[in-house]
Amino acid sequence: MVSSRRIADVAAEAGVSQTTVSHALSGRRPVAPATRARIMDAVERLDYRPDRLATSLRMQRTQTLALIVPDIANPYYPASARALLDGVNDVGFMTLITNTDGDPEGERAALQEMVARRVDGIVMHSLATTTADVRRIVGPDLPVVVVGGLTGHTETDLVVTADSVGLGEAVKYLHDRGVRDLGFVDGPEGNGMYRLVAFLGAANALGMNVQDEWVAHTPFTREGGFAAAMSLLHGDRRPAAIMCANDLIAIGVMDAARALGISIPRDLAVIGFDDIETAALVTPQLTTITNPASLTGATCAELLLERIGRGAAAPYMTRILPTSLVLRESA
Amino acid sequence: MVSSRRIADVAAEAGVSQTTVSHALSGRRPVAPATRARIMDAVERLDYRPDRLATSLRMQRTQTLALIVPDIANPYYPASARALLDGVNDVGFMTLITNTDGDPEGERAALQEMVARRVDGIVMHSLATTTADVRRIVGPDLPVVVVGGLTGHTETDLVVTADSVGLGEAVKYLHDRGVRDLGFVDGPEGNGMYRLVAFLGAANALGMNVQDEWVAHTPFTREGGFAAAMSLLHGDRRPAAIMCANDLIAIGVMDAARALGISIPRDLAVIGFDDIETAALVTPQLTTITNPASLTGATCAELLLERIGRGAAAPYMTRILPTSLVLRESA
DNA sequence: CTGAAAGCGCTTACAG
DNA sequence: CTGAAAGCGCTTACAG
Repeated sequence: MVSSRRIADVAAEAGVSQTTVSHALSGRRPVAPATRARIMDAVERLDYRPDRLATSLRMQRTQTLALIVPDIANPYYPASARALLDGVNDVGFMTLITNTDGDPEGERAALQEMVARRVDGIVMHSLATTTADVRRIVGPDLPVVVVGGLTGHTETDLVVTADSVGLGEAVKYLHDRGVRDLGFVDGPEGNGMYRLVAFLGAANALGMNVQDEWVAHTPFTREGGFAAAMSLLHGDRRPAAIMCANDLIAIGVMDAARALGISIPRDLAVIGFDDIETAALVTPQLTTITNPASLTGATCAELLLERIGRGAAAPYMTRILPTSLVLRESA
Repeated sequence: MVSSRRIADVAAEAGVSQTTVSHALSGRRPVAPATRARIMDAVERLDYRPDRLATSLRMQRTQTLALIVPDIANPYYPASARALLDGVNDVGFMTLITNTDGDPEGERAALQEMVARRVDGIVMHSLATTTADVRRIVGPDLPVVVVGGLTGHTETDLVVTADSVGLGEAVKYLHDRGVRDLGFVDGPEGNGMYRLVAFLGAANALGMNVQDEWVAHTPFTREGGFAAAMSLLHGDRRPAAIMCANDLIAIGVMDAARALGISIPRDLAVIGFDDIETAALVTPQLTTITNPASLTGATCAELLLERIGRGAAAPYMTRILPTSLVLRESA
């Protein structure tokens, strides 16, 4: 095995110019059949594989995308990532994945790094950055799809899940079952606030009683949910139901209830958010709100490819994805 | 916002050559303090961000790694991926992730694409390709860490989990509990065979009765486990325990048992493999064999960085990672 | 302490 | 139907 061949080697071997080799390979210009055959032979013989790096520099397109997520190990993201990768694979894109842990600084750094690497587009699950911030960092021309993200003036394409719809359904469901005292365990302060806000909107609309001490902020983890619920459930009066900003938190809340001898759903109803695979497998099975991960990834792929096709001048697009209550056993 | 600046723009703005700008930025050559200050000013003013693509082409290093997995949405891989990304992030590597679905053709195509993109190293979770195949495809010099993978002459660095240890523990555990009739639901034919082989070795050593019709092959999914178990458990005689090549299959097997009214663990013991997060959350909680995903990713990062540092001539390294039985409720 | 120029490996106007 | 040459945006011998 010889070291990597260049297009000039192929040209020499086939007795033509590298211009012609390039055209034979790309098909952008007709090449005489006999010439083409000689070239293909040479390519074969030398095991020539074009350097995509050089192509990228020359064409100013990398055929590379960036996926920026808080944490790929969080069960929500892999399904979304897979759908995105599948959606763009057909057109020859590969995807750089990086984690931010939801940290504003991490999100900013990830964006800058991806810009420096000249990716053709970015999908960002944003917790701490507005689309305007994103646009400022990446410049005016780079295709970006933000998922979720803080509201405000929209300066990127956007995929949002209509959290308020599922949340509203859930609150109404609890209300119909006679629940009046209601708590909410949200993600970390400053992140995912919009879920808390949507929840409060629905709860207020139905006249639910949401005491301040029944609202907690915690990391998006099982341990976070456990800790939050342990303190929340220790008060002299406790809510009849707790809704959570994601399923992991909800599973932690159920852990806490179990530890305290509180029966679910009899003494306490628990509702999660996301509908990760595990939700259907825990005991009791978790009632939750679907966050269509796979659809989100597929929609990002669509939007990004459309944006790449249409250019930066076309108006920003927003896709709103449905969420809905999935009744199981925990509420 | 103006379009992307080049190093020549900075040089003009600062009144120096691009050579000096390059050196000021990289620190590879001393630059007079005053000159450096002018350059940094210009960089700031123009919002110059070096094109890593051009740097990569010139330096013949991309600071990019490839992670090739069967399916990032399979719960085993995200934890491993996260640990890998964390392990190489500090030294400025970004990672391209792609899925193969365990298909030999997909694995080959992924490798070729990554070679064409001139990644500095590859981590591959291989189901269908030997290290010799991999080496042939990528050439002699590219750092590659294969995880798992078919055995044979080793031509890449290698991370293997000692499946046989945990499998042996599990078989012994069942034997000690009086189990003699034992089945195994493996992954797809040709993949993961080594788990079946390791299982059979342990089972034979202890004189277990493993009838041919108690061994099945199925995709690494819950549905696969369900289907396999439905036919396996329908025979006139059925095993007292079923071990599985992964947790998803085991969860499917438990689904099937439930559907058939077979009580776990009383009438049938079930043991999984991997210890994914869900394993501790299902009912009954799944007894399984730990497959240290996060440690695997971290070890891949270590090996790859060491290989990149030492060059292709250093002898291949192998790391064997421990597996062990985790007793829960299903066996 | 600094610069002019070559070159990484491609693609593509321009020309014949 | 084909080729010579410029250029994508950097880094680095070589020279002073």
